[in-house]
Amino acid sequence: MTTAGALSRPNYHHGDLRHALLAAGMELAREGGPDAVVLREATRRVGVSPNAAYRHFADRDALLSAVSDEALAMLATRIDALFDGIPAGTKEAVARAQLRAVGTGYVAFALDEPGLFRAAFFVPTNLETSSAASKSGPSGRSPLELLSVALDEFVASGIMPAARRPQAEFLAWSSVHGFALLCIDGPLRALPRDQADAVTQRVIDMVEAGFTA
Amino acid sequence: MTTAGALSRPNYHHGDLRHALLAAGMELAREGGPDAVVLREATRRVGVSPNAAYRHFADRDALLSAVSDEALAMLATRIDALFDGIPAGTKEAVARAQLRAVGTGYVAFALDEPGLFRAAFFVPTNLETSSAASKSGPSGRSPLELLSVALDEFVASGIMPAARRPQAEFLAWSSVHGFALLCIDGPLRALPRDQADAVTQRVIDMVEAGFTA
DNA sequence: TGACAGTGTTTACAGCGTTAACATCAAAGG
DNA sequence: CCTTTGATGTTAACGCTGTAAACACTGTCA
Repeated sequence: MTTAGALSRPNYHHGDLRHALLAAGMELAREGGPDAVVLREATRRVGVSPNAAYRHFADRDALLSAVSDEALAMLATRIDALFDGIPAGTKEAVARAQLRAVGTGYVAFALDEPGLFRAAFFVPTNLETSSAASKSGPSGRSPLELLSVALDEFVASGIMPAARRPQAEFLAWSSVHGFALLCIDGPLRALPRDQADAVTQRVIDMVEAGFTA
Repeated sequence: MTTAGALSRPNYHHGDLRHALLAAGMELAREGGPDAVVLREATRRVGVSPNAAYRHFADRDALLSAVSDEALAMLATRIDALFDGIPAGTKEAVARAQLRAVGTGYVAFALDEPGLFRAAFFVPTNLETSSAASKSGPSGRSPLELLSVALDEFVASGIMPAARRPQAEFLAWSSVHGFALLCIDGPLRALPRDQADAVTQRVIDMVEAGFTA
């Protein structure tokens, strides 16, 4: 007996189930954030039995972590694109543009893909190695590294006191991260997109002024 | 037949089940954030059957919203205390201290009670009225209002250009909110408490410099 | 050809949120 | 004093979830 339980797929084996499940997980995260990436629903969308997922992911957290990693990579890619598009100029002007590019890309991704953005910052219950800071885009450099490059140049250009440099990445990151979250599920939820973009620039203005004052 | 299903409580009726469930919900949120406030577990801790909760809360979201409201009130209370402890001085000095008090209290609460802090920003699936901005402490004023008072005085004192005033509350809030989140479940998770406190002050420095530059 | 490792399926279980029907109690009205 | 009624708690049951265990199919290598 083949037991064939309504097997719509041609082969018994799927071929690339891991990627298919990850893609389904990304879709779910896009639609409803981390809470929406439900193991059974992912397998359903792929057309496979619930427990097939366990051949490729230890548990739901593992799938969600993979989704998180891919979302972080998308964020990095988006920031990379803005970063690479910066025209030549004085080192100072380029550094300022770099800081702006990182911040603008960060918030733009959060506003465009709130579900993926929230999933990106999912923290697995067991593991302690948050990869949020280490995922890199096509350039091979993470957003945090790009930010660091810009801030180092702030100091080299003499527009930022060296005393302010330590951990400045995290100060800038905080501002932009917090703003993104207030926009996507905080009190600024209702803010129309064009206004949110405008206020994003003011957040970056504040950070820049705070560093260079 | 009394059907008494292991009723350890003296009376059939509980007396103040709503508050008891809310307290259990707060405890759960404190221990594990919003995801940990599980309806059945709350009733279990109170010593009541699962469905008793539905006499007092429409559904799990309603309980979680109540927890969120109470957590926000705790946050407001904490900020109030710092705000009220500010010594007299020039209006400018007081305003600067007020800004600092709001930011410091905000992050301190997040670090002391990460679970409650995350639960405070739970957003119900249905409702759109986020109360995050409107919960007030004993003073009757919300943290957002306290922040606004300080920023208005920044302008009145002439240390902040009036052009920068609109929506400055949200810029400041973003920085502090983002920093708190990076600390409690972001890449700054490992930062020891004393260092986190120190960096908090630098976040506020940055905001202040960004406004008054 | 046959063993085997990889992958997918079925079955099963406990825990969750939630609905519906039932039980108990306190207070109000005759 | 008895009855009725509304508020509050309980039990039973359903479908959903994540997950473990046992089983089935299939390509590969001896």
